[in-house]
Amino acid sequence: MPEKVKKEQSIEKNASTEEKIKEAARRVFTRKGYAATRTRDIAEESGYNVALINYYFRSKEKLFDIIMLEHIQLFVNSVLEHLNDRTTSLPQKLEILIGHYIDMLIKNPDLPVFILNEINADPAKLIAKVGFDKIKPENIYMAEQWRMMVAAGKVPPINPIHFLMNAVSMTIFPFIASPLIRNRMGLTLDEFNALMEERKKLIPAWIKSIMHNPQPL
Amino acid sequence: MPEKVKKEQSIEKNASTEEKIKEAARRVFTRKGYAATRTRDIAEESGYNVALINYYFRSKEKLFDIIMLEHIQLFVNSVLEHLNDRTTSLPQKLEILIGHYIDMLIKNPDLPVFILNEINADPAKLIAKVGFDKIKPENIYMAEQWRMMVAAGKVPPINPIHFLMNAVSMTIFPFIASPLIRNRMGLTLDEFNALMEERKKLIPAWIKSIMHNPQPL
DNA sequence: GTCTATAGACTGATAGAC
DNA sequence: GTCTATCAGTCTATAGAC
Repeated sequence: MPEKVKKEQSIEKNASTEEKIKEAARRVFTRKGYAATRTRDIAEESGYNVALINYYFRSKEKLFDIIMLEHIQLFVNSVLEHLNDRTTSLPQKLEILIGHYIDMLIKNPDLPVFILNEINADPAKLIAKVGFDKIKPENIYMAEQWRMMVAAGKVPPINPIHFLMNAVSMTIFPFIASPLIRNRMGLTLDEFNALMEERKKLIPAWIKSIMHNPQPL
Repeated sequence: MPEKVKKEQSIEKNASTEEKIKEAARRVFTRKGYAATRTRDIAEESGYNVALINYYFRSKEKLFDIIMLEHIQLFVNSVLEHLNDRTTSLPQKLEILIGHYIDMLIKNPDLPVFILNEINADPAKLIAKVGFDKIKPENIYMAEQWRMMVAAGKVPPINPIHFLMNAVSMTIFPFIASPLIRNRMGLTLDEFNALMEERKKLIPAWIKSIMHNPQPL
């Protein structure tokens, strides 16, 4: 139980309230975005009131920064270790990463819109603040593996950025467009999630198809 | 020149001011989102002042609705005719649609974030209001062509929604993640756009690969 | 049509009682 | 720690002069 005693005279009994407010804030922020969220919304959602929010977090912005940081680190951290794992092959990495991401997105479907949204509002601020700057193409073992496959002639000599974009796009975008897709295709949330489960195996297989049977351009 | 005379005693001289405010609003709304945009921002950006905005558009929300409607119709309308074109094959449709979309996205890179964002804020409202409800899978000739290819055994019997998602994902997502991609990969806007130009040919080719050489699952 | 000035409502944050 | 009450600032929208 780390970081329990934060406040001066707190004899640790607070952790619960503080956490409840944070979770309420997480829900409201991801649903409505920073600007459209009022501190009163968070208070209502948490069951407490505005004064408590400022008591624990000083300001709406500071609370948001904390949520944002945790969210994005959830997104980034677990990925880095997989990208640099020297015991897995490149196709294995794909399958592990994509499976891991889809699991996480099924649990937190609002996350991508939230992150992309706030990144778009102020790119430099968030990228630096949040750990995306740890992902440098040069330092990542997966990129090295890719270069080796190109050198061995096992993969077409197309800019590897394209394959990266494809994997990420096919994994994340359906969740971003989920409200639209579900509405147009008449899918329930469960049906949609079942399709996403299918994609855990399908996307890596598709990427293999692309890599091994490039169509003439 | 349709819809020129709107106001009562206007002897048409306004069209210019009204249009300038609308364009200023378009820029600010797409950059900051609805909630974070203040009428003062639009006034400043347009070179006029707040009173004029309400003189022409009655309220911030009404102005936003107009912009939104035009944006999304830009997104939807031109696509419908291609989807229902009976003179083009399915692969041809893919190439035309993807090329068309990438052109449009290079010109309006902020559009997808803006639309997805506001759709997410209130899905039902926008979908109905804006013409997405015209896209019904049953009525679209492209879907019929797909079914014929499945029946002829030319395409694997995977839920066609997956292929639709893939095409849309690979086309649109890179623009959504553009700030992140450019920052991480160290790409200028021109370099990024050049990659997107490449994808006009690549994405249809990749989809063909997937369709004709499905990997064992 | 375009401006300045201001009304009226809402928002984030704090003071102070318990 | 938690609440109610309230302040100061900001926002949208309008009134009224030109």
